[in-house]
Amino acid sequence: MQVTRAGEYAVIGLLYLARQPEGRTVMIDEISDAERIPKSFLAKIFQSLVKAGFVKSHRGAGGGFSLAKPPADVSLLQIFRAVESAFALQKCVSAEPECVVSHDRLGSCALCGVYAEAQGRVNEVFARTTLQSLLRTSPVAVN
Amino acid sequence: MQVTRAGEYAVIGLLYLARQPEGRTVMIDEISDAERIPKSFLAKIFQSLVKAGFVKSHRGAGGGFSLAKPPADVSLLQIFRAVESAFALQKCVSAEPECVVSHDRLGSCALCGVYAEAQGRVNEVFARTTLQSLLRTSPVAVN
DNA sequence: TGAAATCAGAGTAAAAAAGTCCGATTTATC
DNA sequence: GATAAATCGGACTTTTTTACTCTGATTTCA
Repeated sequence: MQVTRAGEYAVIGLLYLARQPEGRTVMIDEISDAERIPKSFLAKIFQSLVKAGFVKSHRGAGGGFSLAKPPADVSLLQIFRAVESAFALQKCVSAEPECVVSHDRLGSCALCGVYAEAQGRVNEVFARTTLQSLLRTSPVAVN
Repeated sequence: MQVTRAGEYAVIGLLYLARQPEGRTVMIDEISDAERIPKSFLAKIFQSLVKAGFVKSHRGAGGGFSLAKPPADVSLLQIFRAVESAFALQKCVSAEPECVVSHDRLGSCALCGVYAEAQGRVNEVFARTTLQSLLRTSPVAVN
């Protein structure tokens, strides 16, 4: 039950973009160097972020990435959903619900109800946390 | 981010015990047959449950397992903690905290705070759900 | 036209989850 | 006391997921 590296890196990468001056595009290399994230892996993650509409890509020479939305409009929940393969406590509360094992032998899956409630709580926290709110509490490193 | 099979099976196994008449001990074979859980795997999980003090084991002929505590005194959170290897949204909110990647480069790890809050919500839900409360909503299968 | 960048997706490696096996130990019963 | 029935304990294997790499194609600025 862990948020994976992909989600982690996505947030870090987006925060890096959010800290740039208006209009600047940055390349994967710069972010991966600065944040010590494997370049190829980050590139792949950014592809998902482009598809999900969180960042704009600028191809060709002088290209790179930039935020596509104001930081206040991007929540952790949205990011994780775009990047994590299965962001759910259990299959029965995932995008493709399916009760494991003998869940289904119990009258009306008692466990699924509990999972759903827990999942709801997590989602609520991640939904109200935006890039903007993270920016306020995480200043640029001061090396 | 999923509750694993081990946690799932543990709950199902404990519920099975909870449904038995007072004083009856049941063998792994019976539970694994009834709930279609791999026998060896369930046996292994039950060892953890014995260590954690949730079930009593009775060795030798005529032995088996029985609940060691009233169902109302056993919460999902306790079960998961006994059986899941790492029941935490992220390492920084786990038993052995450790910030991944460049978490630590940010002033005071903004993400860790969010994870901690989300984890707290999940724990709260699982802490107040006991075997007793699950029993009420999950009648014995009626094959 | 060519260098610099992303795109797309297949492929690989490492780690965790899921499940198996077997010999040792305990204990009720004959 | 012997034996059969059960758990104990842990090493082992398999499968799945996570994490990461590679490469060739495409786009675009200069």
